[in-house]
Amino acid sequence: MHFGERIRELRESQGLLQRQLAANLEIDTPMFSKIERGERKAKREQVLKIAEILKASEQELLALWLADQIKEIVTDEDQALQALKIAQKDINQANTK
Amino acid sequence: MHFGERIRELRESQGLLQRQLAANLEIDTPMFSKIERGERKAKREQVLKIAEILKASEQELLALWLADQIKEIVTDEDQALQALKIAQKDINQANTK
DNA sequence: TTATATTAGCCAAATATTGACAAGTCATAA
DNA sequence: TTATGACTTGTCAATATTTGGCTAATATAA
Repeated sequence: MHFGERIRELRESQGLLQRQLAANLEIDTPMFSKIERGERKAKREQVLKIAEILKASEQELLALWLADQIKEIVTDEDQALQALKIAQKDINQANTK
Repeated sequence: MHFGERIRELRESQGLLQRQLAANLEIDTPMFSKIERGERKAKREQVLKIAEILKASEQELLALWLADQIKEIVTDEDQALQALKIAQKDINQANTK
């Protein structure tokens, strides 16, 4: 489940239209459509705004949004999982220090 | 340990100079210096070439190079670890399918 | 049909990345 | 001290990527 899929779920479950969300984000509908389909990446501030509009968890949406970007970097790389593991370790180290 | 640190280790252990590596990569020495210090990101093809020149494991260097990019995305994000976990799961799913 | 929602494709503006250059530091040798 | 060599810093232009808007196409429904 990527970010776009999730916000589409939330949007549809609340009976909202793309153009309503788009207007709130001050982008046009085609752009919002692309974000939902994962063709374009939302900006961080847009993620926060979307969470607010859809009364969704900011943390959940940010996590999905970050995960999309991570996946984009490592997909088709043989070392994908190893790279993730290294990053994980380094971040844990930074946190505990 | 990030990518730059590792290649510096390898380079120095072999008594090579930055300008020798730089010449091989067809960039100038300041640029190579920045790559070693992590101020600039190497291009994928440069990573491969560096592995070759330093007789190092292409896989190891690619993994470090990818990890650097992942860290850049998630550092300072509260959801960093959660995002990594999501990405990990998604990649595993893609691999087993 | 007509109207509304969504998607596709293309283009320009804005932004980010890359590399080169000049000048700087630092250490060591003459 | 001066000179030299290795490396670093800062800035700039060229290039590439991203972002968003526009128009047109496709669906879906009344």
